[in-house]
Amino acid sequence: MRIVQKMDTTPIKKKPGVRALAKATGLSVATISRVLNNSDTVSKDTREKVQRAMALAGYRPNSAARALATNRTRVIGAVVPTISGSIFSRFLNAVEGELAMHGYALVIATSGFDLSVETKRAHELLSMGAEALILSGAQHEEGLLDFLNASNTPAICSSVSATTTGLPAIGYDNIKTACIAMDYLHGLGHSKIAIVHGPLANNDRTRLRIQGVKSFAHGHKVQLLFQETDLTVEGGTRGAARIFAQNGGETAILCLSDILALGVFFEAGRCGISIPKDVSVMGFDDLDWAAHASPSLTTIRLPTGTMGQRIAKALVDLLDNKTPVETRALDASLVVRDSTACCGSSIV
Amino acid sequence: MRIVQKMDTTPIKKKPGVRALAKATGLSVATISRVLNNSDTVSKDTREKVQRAMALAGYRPNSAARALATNRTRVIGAVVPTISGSIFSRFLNAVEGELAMHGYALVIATSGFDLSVETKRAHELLSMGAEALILSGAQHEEGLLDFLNASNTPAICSSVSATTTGLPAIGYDNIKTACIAMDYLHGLGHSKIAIVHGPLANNDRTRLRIQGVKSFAHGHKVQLLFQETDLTVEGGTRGAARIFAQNGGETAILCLSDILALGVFFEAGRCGISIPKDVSVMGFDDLDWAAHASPSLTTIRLPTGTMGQRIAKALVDLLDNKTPVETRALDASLVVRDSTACCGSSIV
DNA sequence: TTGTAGGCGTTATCAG
DNA sequence: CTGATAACGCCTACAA
Repeated sequence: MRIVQKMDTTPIKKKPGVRALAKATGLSVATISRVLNNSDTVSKDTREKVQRAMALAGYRPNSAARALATNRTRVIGAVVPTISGSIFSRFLNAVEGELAMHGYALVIATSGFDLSVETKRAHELLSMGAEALILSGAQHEEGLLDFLNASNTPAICSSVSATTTGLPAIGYDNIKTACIAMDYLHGLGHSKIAIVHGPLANNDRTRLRIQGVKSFAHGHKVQLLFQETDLTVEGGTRGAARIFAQNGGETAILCLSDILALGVFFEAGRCGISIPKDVSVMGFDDLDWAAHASPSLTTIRLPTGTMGQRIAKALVDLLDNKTPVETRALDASLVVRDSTACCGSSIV
Repeated sequence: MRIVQKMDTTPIKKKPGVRALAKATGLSVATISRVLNNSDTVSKDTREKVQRAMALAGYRPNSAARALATNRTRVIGAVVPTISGSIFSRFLNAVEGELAMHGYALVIATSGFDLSVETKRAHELLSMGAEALILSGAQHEEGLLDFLNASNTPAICSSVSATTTGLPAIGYDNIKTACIAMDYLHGLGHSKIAIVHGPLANNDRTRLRIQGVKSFAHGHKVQLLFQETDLTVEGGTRGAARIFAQNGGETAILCLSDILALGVFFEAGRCGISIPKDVSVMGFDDLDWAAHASPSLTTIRLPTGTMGQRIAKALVDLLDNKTPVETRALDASLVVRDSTACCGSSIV
């Protein structure tokens, strides 16, 4: 295979700019610029003439020049831990769609759950011209926060419903949500519950959920067993394997991410453990497959898509209309399906 | 909740530019620009003095101005069908990482498997200043191809190993790969095979794989049953449900995407069908969970990450060094695991 | 409704 | 090694 792409074919005539169009139409650059920006002070005739000329010349406005002149780039940056987890990609998908709808572009950078990398990538995005930032969670490096504040750069924290940093957040209440999950399981009669979760380091969402779990357990004499593991399917299998091996009498497993629950499902299958007969399993996220798993997965539905839209819209409103961003908590809801059952129901 | 983010706090002093730095250091803008671009014709003393001044003033170069002056944006655009499928996000993750390493930014747009949307989004990316494009597959609208060609815009097709459009491709050979899968299944003794696959419309990768499947079957008297469905886990469950219901005697199911195989796994679980005892199941992609499923999934490992890196690198080389892009086929390999078994092995 | 002219922040081409 | 100055392509008062 060696089909090469040639760089310089026929020396195509230089790209036309506003001046060229002005010359071509006998009008001034100002007028060209006006039709470009849909100014209403242009006669229909003139507008059409210009548009014809633009089409004919294959004119494309130069975004850099425009950005320089207007001091606006219409670019928004997002730093996420990873893009390969379906939860973040679902979020970014929503953000991108909403931004595109308003003529903004999204540029993405990944931090790999490392806050210092997050800071670095955030600066890169800003250097690139991003006018605002979307960050994950409420926990960020002091230096970054100071910089954002000092440079007056808009930023929104996702996936959390509050921050202590002064930055606004649009997300959901991780603590409350974890309590809802625990309350449901507790209501089913489970009093020994295993918690499978991802790394606590640099992930305040996970920490908040655990905080919720603990505070609920504390008030309802529920015994807890924590299994920290990688935030992957494999991590889920490992967490489950340890739980099954220890055989500590847990009757339910609460996974703080659906992806972990998938691992638990697989491991249970391998161990001949039946869900929910032998053990109830619950997730967090409501990924696409959750409803179609076998058994279907009881989980907490996080408003990932809505959150993406809201964040994008909030930023657009801020940038376009100076509408201040308000911190908002979106609703997360319990979705009861077949992977959970009453404790001891198999005794029947 | 109503913490608002204020837009105008203390009227921060105007951002310094090269001229301000020139004034501050008593040097000329040219010199400032030189240290900015690591020109080697600057004395160590001067360089350090400038760098001190930059740090002190909190100077940040304006990317739009630079882009305007250099006629380079260092932005690359990618149009993918969707970002929420793990396969595309894994790809983009790799692209983004490699581009970032070379000082390029990635801006993403989604087409939802609609070619006319792809064209539209591609134009948007270019209007935004993207210097090159990454497209999915070899099939694209005539108009877009003409435009890319006429405007001499670099572009690379991903996920395929050849094109008929003149655009270079960096990917894998879908036909050959499908043959490898079929050959493996056939070698296991399977002669009635069901194929579960996503929509054929606007997806040449799927069509190529099917072409490979058919050509193999043709030469080895293998009976085929095709089930087209959505490219989701749910789609996989529906395809499997139909296959199980028809009970046409297929002993193996080849899923043209792992995501579909997951659906098949779930549906099999629901129907009390054992894998691989009752039916062998095979996937395509080797997603993260494939190795840890129960049973672990035999599949074709696509070089998604490598492909992303290679594409990014090729574009960087083209843009930075005018190195032509060469069409390349990356290796995809068969990964044998536990979801497949010899036909009739259960008779033992 | 349309035109003129200056400026946006950098780079790059000359001289010195 | 450093400095002046003209682009880069577009926007936007201010005029007409």
